[in-house]
Amino acid sequence: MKGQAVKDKILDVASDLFYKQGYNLTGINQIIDESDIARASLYHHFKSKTDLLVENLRRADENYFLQLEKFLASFTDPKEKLLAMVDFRIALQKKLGFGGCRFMKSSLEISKEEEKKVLSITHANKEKLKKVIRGLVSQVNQKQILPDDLLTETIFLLLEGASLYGAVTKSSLSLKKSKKIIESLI
Amino acid sequence: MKGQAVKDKILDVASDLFYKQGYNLTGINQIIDESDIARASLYHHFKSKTDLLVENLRRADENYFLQLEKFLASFTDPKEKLLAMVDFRIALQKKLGFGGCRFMKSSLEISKEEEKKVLSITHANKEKLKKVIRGLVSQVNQKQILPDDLLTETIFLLLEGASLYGAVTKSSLSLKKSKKIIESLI
DNA sequence: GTCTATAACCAGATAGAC
DNA sequence: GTCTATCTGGTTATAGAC
Repeated sequence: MKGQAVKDKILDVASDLFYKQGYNLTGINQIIDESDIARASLYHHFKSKTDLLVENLRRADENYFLQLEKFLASFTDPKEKLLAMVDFRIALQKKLGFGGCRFMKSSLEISKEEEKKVLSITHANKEKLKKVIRGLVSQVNQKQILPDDLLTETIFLLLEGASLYGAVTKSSLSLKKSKKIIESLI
Repeated sequence: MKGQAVKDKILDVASDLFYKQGYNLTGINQIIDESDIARASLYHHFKSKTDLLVENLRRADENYFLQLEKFLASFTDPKEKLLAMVDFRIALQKKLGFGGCRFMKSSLEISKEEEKKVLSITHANKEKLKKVIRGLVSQVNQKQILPDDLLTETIFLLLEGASLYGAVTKSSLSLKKSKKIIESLI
């Protein structure tokens, strides 16, 4: 293995371990062992462990919206798309083993010294998500129980709250309830 | 210093550091230094670092509902009490410096080996919180936009989502929006 | 019950050979 | 650009004196 293949392998392994064990509980040594690469190769491609996390989150951010777009493409009705956003999250939750959102997870455990970059990636990721929600809400908010911006915030916070609480209960119950709630509000 | 005073001092210092720096980034050494106690004193009162975290969360859980009860006592109208629950969370957020909910924070960074006890304390804490919400909702849900159980879940998830997202944005904006949302739904 | 000294181990990062 | 060996300082926990 060499060049980009090594870099990709390191990122894949790190991504997996950071999510399953947490960033702080994952050592460089374990990443090296499970990647089957040499110590110095890691430090050739990444200047530090923090750098590795930042790169990982950047990739995850890109990937998140590619996957979401693909998932929503099969629906045409904006109402259905909005509800499908919850299903997307339920599917993700199952796929990831109920660990919660990786951006929030990293943001909550990162040290003050490293937090700036991590929080800014998380912030950008969530604001992009809100923008997607807002776009759909503007096409669908017929009942006018809430104005568009508050309905957007509601849906966003339900998704975030339910995903994270699902990491405590190890279930999709809150996300399933969120779907019903959203159905009643739009 | 001796006996219970030592134990209390250790718990106070640990509680503060676990919240500000995170559990995994806080070393036993730092707790000892800042508590001005001896190494072996800590291991006399607590059998391990995990044990210290569990004790800390147990105390925080008790304290949380004592504080909440005190805060809500100045209101009589159940509608006002419900909205005051958001204000309580906003006040807490400011007091704690926008670090997010300590139970969720600990639950998301804990190792698989230690997670059982931590998740069960968090789970119990949140279900008790839901119970408080549910009690008020049953007295106040006039509009019937949502049935009681879904309105309860909505308020709960708004509080959780907004508190944690506030740790990313370092602001109370989402909690303030949540208050408006809840006002529109009850 | 508090103290100091130390065991046993693992972290992140770098130097220099090839 | 990948390799191995090593540096330095950190970790949690325990032993035994007082």
